[in-house]
Amino acid sequence: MENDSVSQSLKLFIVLSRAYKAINEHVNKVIQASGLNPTEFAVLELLYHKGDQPMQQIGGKILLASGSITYVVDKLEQKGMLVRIACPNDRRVTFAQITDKGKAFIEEVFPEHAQQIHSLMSSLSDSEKQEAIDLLKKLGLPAGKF
Amino acid sequence: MENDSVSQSLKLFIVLSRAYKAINEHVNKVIQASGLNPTEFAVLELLYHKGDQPMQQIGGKILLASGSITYVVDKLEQKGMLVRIACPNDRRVTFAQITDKGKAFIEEVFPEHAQQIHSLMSSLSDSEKQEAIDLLKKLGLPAGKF
DNA sequence: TTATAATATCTCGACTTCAAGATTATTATA
DNA sequence: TATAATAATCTTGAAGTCGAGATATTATAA
Repeated sequence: MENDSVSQSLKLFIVLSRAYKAINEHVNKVIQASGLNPTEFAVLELLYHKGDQPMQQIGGKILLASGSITYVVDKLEQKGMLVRIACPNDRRVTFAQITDKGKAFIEEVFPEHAQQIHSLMSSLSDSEKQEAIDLLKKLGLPAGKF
Repeated sequence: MENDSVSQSLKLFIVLSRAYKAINEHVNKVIQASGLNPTEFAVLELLYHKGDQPMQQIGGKILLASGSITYVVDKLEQKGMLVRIACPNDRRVTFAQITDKGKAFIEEVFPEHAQQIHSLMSSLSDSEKQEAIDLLKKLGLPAGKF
């Protein structure tokens, strides 16, 4: 029946929200204990793993409004974790580039971060994780394009 | 290998975050178009579906600090969606109670809300949704208890 | 070429949230 | 009973986020 199908979708929405929030809450605590807030950490990790990024792109990847990017990048710059680099080709564009201090920070904190996530996920077996990954990809990819 | 297992957990964390954020972004837009913000909507829906609640309990269920509850309940009271009721047995406690206007609001907006979630989830079949529900429960319940 | 549109970043003001502490009420203990 | 501990709500100040608009640059079209 159509009605049951809708309430099943609602139920999935609820368990998805709960699982995300429960895990994220713990993850954020560890991040904040390191001295950065979750957004700052996300930006710095992006620069570490993907290299220099125009401010614009940071917003797209971390899902942050343009006004907020300026703010977060300011903070990280004040902390010496990144520097702004003017783009030589297009003077509208500014790149954010991680510093040595920023790299050292990520290299110190990231393994613990990864390990914590791993233990928060230990209630699923490897094959269950793979199933969950496949299902969530199938769920999230189309939703991102609406 | 242990290392692959950790990176699989990281991958699950990423797809979980993406799926949640992608869906939530759309859901929040519809809610905000109705004139409430997501937190206000969550509180009002709680009162509609679960009856009168002490302020304290609202915080526990919606995951909100006590200072924020006061603020949100103020807003909803100003909008005529709920009223504060003093508890006759324990004068420390204040109940929040949804008004007729609040009920009418939820009855108008909720079906559209549910339908939107349903269509955001249409990339999964009913049986895949059930698998996802089971896996996310197994993942989220223990994480909530850490 | 010049005018117009699109793009990137930043500024500013408003809103929401939290954390810490204050206030008031209740319960437990001496 | 008096005192202390606990509990629920509210107040305040700080931080983070967004949206709208400002500014500067680049791309496009007449």
